[in-house]
Amino acid sequence: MASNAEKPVILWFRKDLRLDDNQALNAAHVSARPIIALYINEPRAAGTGPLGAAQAWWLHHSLDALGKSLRSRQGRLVLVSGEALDVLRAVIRESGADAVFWNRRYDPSGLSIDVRIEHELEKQEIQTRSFGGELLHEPSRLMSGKGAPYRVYAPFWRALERAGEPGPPLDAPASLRLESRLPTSERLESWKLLPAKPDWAKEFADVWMPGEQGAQVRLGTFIEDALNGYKENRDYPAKPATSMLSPHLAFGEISPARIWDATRGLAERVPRADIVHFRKEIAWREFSYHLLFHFPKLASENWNGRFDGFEWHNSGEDFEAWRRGKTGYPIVDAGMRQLWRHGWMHNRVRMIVASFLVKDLMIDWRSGEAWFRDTLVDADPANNAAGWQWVAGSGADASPFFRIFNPVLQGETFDPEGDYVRTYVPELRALEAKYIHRPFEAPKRVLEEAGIVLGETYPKPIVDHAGARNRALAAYKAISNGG
DNA sequence: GCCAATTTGCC
DNA sequence: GCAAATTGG
Repeated sequence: MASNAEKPVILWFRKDLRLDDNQALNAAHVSARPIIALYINEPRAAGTGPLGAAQAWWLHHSLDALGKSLRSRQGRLVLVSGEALDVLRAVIRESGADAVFWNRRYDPSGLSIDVRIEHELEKQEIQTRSFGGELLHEPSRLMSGKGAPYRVYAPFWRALERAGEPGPPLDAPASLRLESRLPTSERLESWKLLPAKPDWAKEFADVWMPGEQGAQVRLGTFIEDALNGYKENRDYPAKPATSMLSPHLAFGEISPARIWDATRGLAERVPRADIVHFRKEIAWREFSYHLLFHFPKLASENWNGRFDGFEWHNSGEDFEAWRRGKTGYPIVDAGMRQLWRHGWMHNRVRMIVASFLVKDLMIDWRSGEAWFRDTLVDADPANNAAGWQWVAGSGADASPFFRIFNPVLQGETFDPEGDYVRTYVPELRALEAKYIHRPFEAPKRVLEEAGIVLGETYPKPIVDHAGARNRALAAYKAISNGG
């Protein structure tokens, strides 16, 4: 019989698919006990939040990468499907483990599962230990002077600055003591996370390398090539000027503390404003989790209840045109097609397509949020909901409803040459820059020369923006005070 | 009387 | 953030 100290500890991987800066892993390592690395394919109905199809693709490759990384350390990742508590009990029985370590998750559904597991396992005298690291700070830590959670970003950011630098990230342990007698694992392929034919994700791999190594490479190239000038360039979707770390963060392949740390000590070669601006984006993720933690309804209900009375138009036909990128507004269509093709959309364009859905088409933000959740590789329960509510005007510290993007002007401002549009809307490729964002105003001859027949090769606008804007403002007036 | 630049209302 | 109203040369 193995002595108590020899009993293995289960390291339960969730949305923290990394070895770097992994506090639970580090604690297991320091305990000197053999480690069982486990990933549980939890049923979506259990409240872990539905995993979109694009993220299923990502998860497959990320688990594959983590498995390889553990194999190179003479270990293996154990894969089991089922309710987390049932699986943990079975693995404990099979392995003789008497402790489970994990890094905390902060979405309300995941959190409630974990609280129950903690309680149940303690009852059978199994030690549970949870750790931070998915966020820079615990959501309960940054509170206003009155002890209330922040509802406005600016003071939240100031509090984050006041909190000082987060603790330094932990390096991955150089060696790991991995349990050699492992419980039965399922085969990753049997989870069928990859799309069946037709393979709509075939172009994802042109852009992405899921897994911890891909995250490190992305961080390195971003800091080397794009951090300098980030503040200015980040708004231009045709430029490779954003970090594209979001899916890696969403799966915990890299920690925010690691990213934060990597932007230190660059003052010699990168302007301070660029570093601060990038860090503020990381802080927006932090703020979204802060909000979701303290106001769980953010995920599915209007944070500002006034919007419950908003009269949405919710046309199925309009929604379909938006999803397929056939609205007749090139910048909107380019964004929606980038989303479909690469599972990601540039942040500036996300705001434009979201404004268009909610305000021009008057479709409930929840429809857009659900579509993003299914198609984005970086779909994040906090960021996605908070972002949509921000654009819709229903969120905490939201953009005012009357801030309605003009898709033509936004396109002309942020994609002046039309390069972004041409990349994703090939039927407009030959159109000159002057009309690339307003093909419906191009003279007949210009369209002919570009080989475009409006209504056939490229749609006419499904709504008139100026009219749609007035309609939206009128609908908003109806739910405003005294309206 | 024109047009570009600036200000204001939207709330 | 947009667009209408106003200003000023």
